[in-house]
Amino acid sequence: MAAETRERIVEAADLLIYQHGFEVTSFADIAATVGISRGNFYHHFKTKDDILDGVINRRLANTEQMLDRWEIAGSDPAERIRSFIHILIVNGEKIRRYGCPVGTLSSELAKLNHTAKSDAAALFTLFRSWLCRQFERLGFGDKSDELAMHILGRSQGVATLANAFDDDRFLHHEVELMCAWLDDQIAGLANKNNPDRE
Amino acid sequence: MAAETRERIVEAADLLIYQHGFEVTSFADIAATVGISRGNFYHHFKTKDDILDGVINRRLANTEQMLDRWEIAGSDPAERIRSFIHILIVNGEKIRRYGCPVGTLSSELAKLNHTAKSDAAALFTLFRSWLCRQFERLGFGDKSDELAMHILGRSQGVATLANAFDDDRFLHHEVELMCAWLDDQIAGLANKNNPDRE
DNA sequence: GACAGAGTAGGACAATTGACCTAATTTCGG
DNA sequence: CCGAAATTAGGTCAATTGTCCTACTCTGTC
Repeated sequence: MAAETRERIVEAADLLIYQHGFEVTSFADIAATVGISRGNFYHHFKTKDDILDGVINRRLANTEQMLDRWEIAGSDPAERIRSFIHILIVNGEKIRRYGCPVGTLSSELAKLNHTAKSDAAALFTLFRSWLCRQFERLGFGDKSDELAMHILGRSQGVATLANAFDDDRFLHHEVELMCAWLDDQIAGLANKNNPDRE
Repeated sequence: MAAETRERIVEAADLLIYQHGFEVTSFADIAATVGISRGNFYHHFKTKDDILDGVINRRLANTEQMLDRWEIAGSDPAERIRSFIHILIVNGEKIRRYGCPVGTLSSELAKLNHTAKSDAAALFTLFRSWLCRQFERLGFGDKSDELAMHILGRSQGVATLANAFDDDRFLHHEVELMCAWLDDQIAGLANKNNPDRE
């Protein structure tokens, strides 16, 4: 089946690009991983940029799916945000080795001046608007996007340093700080709405 | 002069590696930028890793020098930390285009499984221990390193997102938040030492 | 059972890579 | 001023890159 082979190629490319970067991942590497010839490869993807496109779309779909799952699983927006924060722990080992898939790809494409940089940024936007929506539901109104960006940035920083220092304790500590920050924000909002209490 | 040529090579390599990444920067690129032949190049640096070594050492020296300057310029440790935070604004344009020089190099070397990854991490360590020292002077004791890592991580995250979204406003806003966080930490410390006040 | 078309394999290709060599040139101490 | 050492220029080398082509094999339809 062609669609299946294509899927296997994208899957392998996704992993290799995450682990070693887009530029250094060659046609030969991907073909060898999948176990097909380079010629067959060309049948599915004309250029390397086509593969990148496929990988990014795959990641977009997977991410969307994950966010939808969270949307269903917990009814509390705060709990959903905590789910996001905890990716850092769930994927801790991979992050310590290869960094954040979204952030590192975006950085690399920026340096390569690659056309697909905006597509990679769309991955960030997916998280951003999802987080924004959760904050809005919590009642943060216009500040929601700022808060979403803040937490997104914190995650990126934690991923970068956890990778640089291969430090699991730092990662866990920062996750706790982020959750505490979230509680503070929510408490502050409740305080603002009921200034008489406390 | 040989030392001068070597210096020019390292300087050009530094810039190119920052702007386009280590892997994609070739001997030919650097040689062309400096305006020397590829053969001459080999006389100064046997391998590509040698150049990377030179670039990292150059960055280490420059960073150390900058931190020393800050050490002398302001007597207030808090003000020094604010100097660090404000690099994000001072280098804002470059960061939005190419990201943080330290973070992006560290990420790339991690993906390449490169031996020099630890050397790149040493750049982080330079900032980390300098920040830690400032917090210690402010009286944060054992918490100083945690705080240093926290602020280092925040900077990294801001750089990554400012780069991904090419967003200057976000960058400025987050710098303000970091400064506010710093003030909070200091206020909290003073409060702990004089619990009777306020 | 012949045939069309999708799928696959293996290789050719020009260009570029890091690495290396040799010869010419410059520099400078005696 | 000379000769040795340091520096530079230009070019070669095998290996690898992305791209592209042709020939073979399968599958399903008439």
